[in-house]
Amino acid sequence: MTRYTPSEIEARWQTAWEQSQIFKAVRSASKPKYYVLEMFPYPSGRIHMGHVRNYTMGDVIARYKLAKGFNVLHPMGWDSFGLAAENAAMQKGIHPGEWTYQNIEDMKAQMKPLGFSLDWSREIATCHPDYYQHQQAMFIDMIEAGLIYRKNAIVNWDPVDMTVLANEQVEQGRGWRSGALVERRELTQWFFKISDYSDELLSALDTLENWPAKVRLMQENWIGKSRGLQFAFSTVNAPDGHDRIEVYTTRPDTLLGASFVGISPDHPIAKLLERDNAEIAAFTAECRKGGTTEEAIETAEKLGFDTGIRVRHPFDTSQELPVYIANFILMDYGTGAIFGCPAHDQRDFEFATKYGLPIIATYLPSEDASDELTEAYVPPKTEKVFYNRGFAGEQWQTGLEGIDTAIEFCEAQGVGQGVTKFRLRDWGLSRQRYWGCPIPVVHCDDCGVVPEKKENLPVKLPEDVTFDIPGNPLDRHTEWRTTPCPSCGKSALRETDTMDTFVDSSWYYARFTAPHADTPTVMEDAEYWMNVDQYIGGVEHAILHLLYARFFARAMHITGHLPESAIEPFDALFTQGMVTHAIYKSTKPVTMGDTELTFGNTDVTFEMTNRPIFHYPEEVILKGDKAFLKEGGEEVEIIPSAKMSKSKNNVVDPLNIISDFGADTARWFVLSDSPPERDVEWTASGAEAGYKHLGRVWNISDRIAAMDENAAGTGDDDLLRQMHKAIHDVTMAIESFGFNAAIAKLYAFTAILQKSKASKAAQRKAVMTLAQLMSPMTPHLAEDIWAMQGGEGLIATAPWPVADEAMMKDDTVTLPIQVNGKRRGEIDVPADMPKDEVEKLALAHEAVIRILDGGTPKKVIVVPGRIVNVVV
RNA sequence: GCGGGCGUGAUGGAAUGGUAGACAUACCAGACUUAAAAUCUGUUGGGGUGUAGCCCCGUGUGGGUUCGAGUCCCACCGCCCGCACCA
Repeated sequence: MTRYTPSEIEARWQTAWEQSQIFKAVRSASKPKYYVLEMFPYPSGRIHMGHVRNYTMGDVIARYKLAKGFNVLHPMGWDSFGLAAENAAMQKGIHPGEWTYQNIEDMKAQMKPLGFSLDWSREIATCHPDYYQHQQAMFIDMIEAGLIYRKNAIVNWDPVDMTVLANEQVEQGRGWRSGALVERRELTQWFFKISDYSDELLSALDTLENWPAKVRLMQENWIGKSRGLQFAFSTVNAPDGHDRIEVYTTRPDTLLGASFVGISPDHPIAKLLERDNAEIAAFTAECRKGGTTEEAIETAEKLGFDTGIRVRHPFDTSQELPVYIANFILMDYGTGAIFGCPAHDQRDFEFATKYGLPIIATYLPSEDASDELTEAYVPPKTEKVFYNRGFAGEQWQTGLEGIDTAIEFCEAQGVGQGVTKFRLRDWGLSRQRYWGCPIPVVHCDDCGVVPEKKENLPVKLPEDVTFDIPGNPLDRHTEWRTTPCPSCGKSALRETDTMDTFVDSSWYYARFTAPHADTPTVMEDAEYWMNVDQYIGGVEHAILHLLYARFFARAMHITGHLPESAIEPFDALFTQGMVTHAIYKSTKPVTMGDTELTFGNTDVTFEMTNRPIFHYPEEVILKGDKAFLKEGGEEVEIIPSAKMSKSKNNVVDPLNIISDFGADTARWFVLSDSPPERDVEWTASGAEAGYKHLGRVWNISDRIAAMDENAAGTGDDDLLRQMHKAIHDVTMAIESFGFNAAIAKLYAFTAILQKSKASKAAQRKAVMTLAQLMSPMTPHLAEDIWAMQGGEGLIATAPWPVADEAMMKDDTVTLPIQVNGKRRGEIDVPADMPKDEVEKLALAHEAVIRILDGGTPKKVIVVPGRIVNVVV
């Protein structure tokens, strides 16, 4: 007797697909195109279940669209520049390039057995000069188009290693290697003028109907359009040249509640003062400690320093407000200075309480409410409030009205003007690192900053570098750095900063349309293949990557590399959840040897009485809802649904799953248990269940194939009705990304088919349809069943089955009957029975009669085909 | 701190505002077997009761809208993600 053997089946069909070249995308006028793209991976060296889930979802769409008759483009590549390669270089003494290319080989070998319908002839790697030379060419175009400029910006500086740190390399305000307290430093860096497109990127969000609402909302908030008042306080005793302090506020209606002015530690006045005042210098130095992330700044303790400078209130020049340097004010947003209104901002409230500043309410919830506040009063802007210190508009008005009338009033009085500002900052792309795309410019003593000539591209990374000293090896590579100035020909120095890896991933989708062209894109190909019809990736990219890609597509259009129709490159977006796994944890008392554990060089020592031990899933045996060690039998704690992480030993390797159960099972399971947008917990029992089910389907097909050709049976109509329902339900589910629901339907239909006593002809039709419906998820098994039943050609290219509405209809329906919304019974009625007859039948139901108890119902609601509700 | 999301049996989850718990796991019971595995079948939200029946409660908590709310609105609690140099 034969049985389901995935290893044999999967190898066979992968070879068949490869030989037939059915996944190779070729431009064709005769078919509509469909471009499906999953966010390309960083080549870390191993694929993980998250990749499997991401690419399986994309593959389901790609294979489904192929069966629907589309000309499908489904490419794959590598986001292969980045920090991890340099870390590997430092730890293992291996060149980042060698490490990266080896990882690409390894990961490709791990992906192949999963049977994705990818066009590998279009493979790209962003770290290859074939890719990044075009990025350099576009960079030069964008400089010329005025989309790129240089300015000073702040970075994390490790004073011991003398190097710039990424945010990720800062742990609790210290450098991860040196353990030194991180400082902020200013460097001249390159920027994309993304902020010029704030309004455009914001308003175009409305056109992205097939993006998740939450992603659009997050981008909207990130861009952060606000209308406010910009005005100046005149200073009383400020240093020369600073007789005004410009501030921006989104709440000009609270101007009479101002009790102080706050300036950023990086504000020009603060910088001026710190030169001559040691106390202020010490304070601003303190403010500059710690990481540069917004989170670090916002959660740090609020600190202020009274500069002694006073400003006059614009409406009452006799009133003077103190000017504080405050650590929570960002130089990047607004003017780097604010007025503090403690009554209506919790942060200002805490600041005022700490430094003994007045708290002056300007509006209150009611006319008789006390203006002695114990916390900031911050109602929604749409709520009507009583302005006890209003100066424009009505006494009772909403915050929004208050703001508008305040701006109008101030403009009329000549106190500032209404302005629209955005939270979005320009995109700093300079990285002081080796493993990235070199910025193709040259610094010449005579000509200044000069873009490299296009004919000199690519500016290739030098290979002979070492990572034994912290910092960027390009800085130390004199031979590479020294180059003739493209303008005057004199000896000059190359830029040693490389580009943010977000640049690489901001246009790869466009490169896939012409991956081997000697220009960044080819207009004909871009016009045919763009846009990406379905983009799939993690929600963690909801803001930065997607916003940058949207900007870059516009920049590429301006510089002639994309058609205007492609400025929103992703027509539909789907954000999928993570794959998680339980953690098995036990604790061991700490022994003499390890009472002092040192983390990095941070000089932090821990005294612990118990140490957590994380066990691999293979070391654990599950009994019911408890887990025990295989060796020793000790019970261990189960922590459910944690992100897979090496340090927690809860990573499941897809390769093991493939060798145990086959790729189809891995693909089936990652889709089956949770909705795609939510996290899915990997469980061994779930994977096994999938494997058993696939075996069951194979056995059913085997049994049907062995039936006598003319075997008659009973229930053909019923089986075919269920088949058409399954086609309908599964198709709808795939269209709406309800893969888990699709799989539930497939389970149900399989159970029906298994029990069916229908004729061979009907059963054969049913199992072939089942295989087609399963083919996007489990393509190898589907091909095998198709072949077993004598199907023509490959199932991958067979037309998708169509549900016949007429054959799906049931003759009778069961309607639940509710009384006052509670279910009290049900009736079977013909599907097309008119409402009034259904109502009569419902009122004649014994449960209804009993509850009515002779009375008459107030109302009867009949929802045809759904429900009857009797209101009494 | 700010922004976004999620919360349903023992577990993962299903449910165009219309029978809450589809489908799967786990557990339990049964068939087959010397036995185990595999396979197949069936039960399983909680409580009450006059136990083939009927009733009450039940979707994080508290309110609201509706003939009808897991679904919509408000407040709260908990968890997860992002915060511009990780990708």
